[in-house]
Amino acid sequence: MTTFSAPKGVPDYFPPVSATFAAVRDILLDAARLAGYGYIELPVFEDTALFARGVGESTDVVTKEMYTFTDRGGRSITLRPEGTAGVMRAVIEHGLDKGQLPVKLAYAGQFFRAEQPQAGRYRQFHQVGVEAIGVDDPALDAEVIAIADEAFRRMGLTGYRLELTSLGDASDRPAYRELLQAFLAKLPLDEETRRRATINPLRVLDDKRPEVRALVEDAPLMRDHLSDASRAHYEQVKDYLNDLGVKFVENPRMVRGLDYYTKTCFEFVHDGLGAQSAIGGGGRYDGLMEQLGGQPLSGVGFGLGVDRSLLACQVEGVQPGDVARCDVYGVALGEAAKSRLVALSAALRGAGVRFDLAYGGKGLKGAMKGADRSGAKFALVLGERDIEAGVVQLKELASGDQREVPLVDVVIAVREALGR
RNA sequence: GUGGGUGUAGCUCAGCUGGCAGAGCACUGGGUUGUGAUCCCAGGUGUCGCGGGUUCAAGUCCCGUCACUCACCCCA
Repeated sequence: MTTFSAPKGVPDYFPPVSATFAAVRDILLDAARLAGYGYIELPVFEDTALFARGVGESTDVVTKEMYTFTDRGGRSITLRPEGTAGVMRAVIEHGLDKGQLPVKLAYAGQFFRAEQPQAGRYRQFHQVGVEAIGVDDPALDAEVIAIADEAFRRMGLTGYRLELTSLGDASDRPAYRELLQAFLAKLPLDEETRRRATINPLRVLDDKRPEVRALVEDAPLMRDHLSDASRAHYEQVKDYLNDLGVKFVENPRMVRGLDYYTKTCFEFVHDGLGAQSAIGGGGRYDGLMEQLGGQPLSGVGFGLGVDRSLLACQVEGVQPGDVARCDVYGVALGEAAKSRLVALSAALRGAGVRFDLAYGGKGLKGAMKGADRSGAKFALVLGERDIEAGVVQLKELASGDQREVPLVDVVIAVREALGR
């Protein structure tokens, strides 16, 4: 008999960890909902050209990390490597940008990149993101960042920092790029690095090797070559962040792998995760919509890495969400009692109580053990004696305290005990 | 694509210079035929990743191979 394992680089999440996974995802969706973002559900695959044009033909993501295939109709299809391009496509296709602006949307789901897997880097990964489209207001940049910050805080994380910079816009970036390339051309760089300098010179600024870092220490920085408009935008974003009480550090050497980013650019970095330390990131993308055939509207957004945020929670020992499988666990002694508990399960669940019971004719000891392992706060123990007396034993598992409750009042008693 | 590390029970791992395949956790039953989490007793776990070689003898040494993993790169 042959057995199967999951494809390389693809994580499975199952109880109890999956409860934390879902909580991490839902916390951000909830934070976005509180800020007026509507949920959008998008396809997992799109026309390959959408990503090639949106993300950028020269990016690593497009040149060597996409899952691309030809479908039966001869179309080139790609599993989405990121979220923003698909959102823009949907906005343009359905004319969502023809009404009130900004259009505020949130999404969640799987993304795919054919990379070599390592800690925190998977071939299928999960992201939750938000996009605010159509208004070039620095207060929106700050809002998007604040939503992410709020989400990380509500997860219980403390060991992260927000790094911030501005990449300039279409008017000031080309001139800076030339300036930087001219600077890099004079340095004694190896061939590989030289090639990177021509494709994306910013990346050389972010090189990890100390000798390269020393070489580029005096390199010109975008921060010092922003146009007046870009500079004003950046300063206002920082002011709004201060108003929102969001702490940040400036990192003028930050690099993003997607071509569409302009002006504000940010990354949430966690130091406990090894090499893949970004738990979320994003920025403004003022030319993207027009690039994809829509109106020339600006946008700002970010994506939160659910897998990495989950790792960060594990590193910090925090556990958002509830890993308990149920609130109340039923233990029946004998067939008559089991029938009563099965009937009761419908009533309890109907009242919103998470209820499970011991199946499979376990002994009392085994059934109580099941109650303990389920994470339930209370056990309901029912035997022949109780049925005759018209009662059921309600036991608080943490303390061991047990009291009798009339069978007819059990739903009310359980809800009361749970504080609902 | 390039380097390093690791593959032994469901999980985490030990196994020395080759000499009977191990522990803890988890699981099941019992101590208590109406009470879990603590304690005691009992129980079963295995193509030692796979293929070849050396040897009286290989989990252990050698060669190959596959997988996983960390890092470069890249990014969430």
